[in-house]
Amino acid sequence: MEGSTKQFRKRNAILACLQQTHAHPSAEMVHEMLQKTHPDISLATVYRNLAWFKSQGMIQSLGTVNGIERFDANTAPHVHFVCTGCSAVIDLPQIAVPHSLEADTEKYAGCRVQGCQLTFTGLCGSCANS
Amino acid sequence: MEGSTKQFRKRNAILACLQQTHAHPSAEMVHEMLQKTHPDISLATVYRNLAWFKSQGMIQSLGTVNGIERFDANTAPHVHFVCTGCSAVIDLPQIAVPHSLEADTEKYAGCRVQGCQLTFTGLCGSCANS
DNA sequence: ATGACTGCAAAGACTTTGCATCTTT
DNA sequence: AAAGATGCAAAGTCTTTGCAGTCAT
Repeated sequence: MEGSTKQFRKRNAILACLQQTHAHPSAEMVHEMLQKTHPDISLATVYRNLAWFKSQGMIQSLGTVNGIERFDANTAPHVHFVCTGCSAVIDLPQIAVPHSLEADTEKYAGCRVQGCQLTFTGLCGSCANS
Repeated sequence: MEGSTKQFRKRNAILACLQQTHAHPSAEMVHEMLQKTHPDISLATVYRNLAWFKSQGMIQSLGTVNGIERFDANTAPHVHFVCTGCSAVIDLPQIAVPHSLEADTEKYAGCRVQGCQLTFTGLCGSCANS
């Protein structure tokens, strides 16, 4: 019926928002972005759904930047650059962590590696020129 | 005089604590460790001094593990392994991030790289066997 | 109707800060 | 005496949760 097409659940909107941006947003950034289309969305709903998507493995967390958690709908392992000036996060799909490092890690730490995250920090193009 | 040798400033104790451990402790872990030698040390003092050491570049932050910031007196860039079971952080001095990746990052992201952090996650030896 | 989702406000967890006190020089 | 460090408790920030109301099937 019409209701179901007109009014998407907010959960869907949150995931779509994350998939359509490359900004690696925080919960609050997602909330702001959705204000235009869903003016009544609650921040709690954003937090709740981000946590749910994460538990389902549908999105991943990049960890925190300046104490705020950032999310990424791209769950494939990839490298990030974080600008210390403006807190922007940029994907670096062209760069890969050599596979041998994982084996070395298991060897030296006597552990079982399940994931890895490489993050470069510095100043992005805009911030470097100002 | 005697007072100055008998009673080290707590700031010194905090740095020493960080230098003598490989646990990459949080503020609260430092606080607990110091209870034995400085039973009256305040958590606020630990936070305050950790922030100060960090601002002086004398220690570095590894970012947060489960929402809690972890510190390292070793400011040289090195690789870490974080156990998702017990939140332990293990150094991997034997492993290095290929230098070429930094140049690639600057090339592809159009940025200026100042630091990099490689972290493997998984289960440590103890947690894998339980 | 039933189960799932949401808004609101309260609660929680970690960290920072104001102020008076105590140390060190 | 002056400058700096600390303890305590209050405040701050980000995030989670309880509960009642709403939506979808």
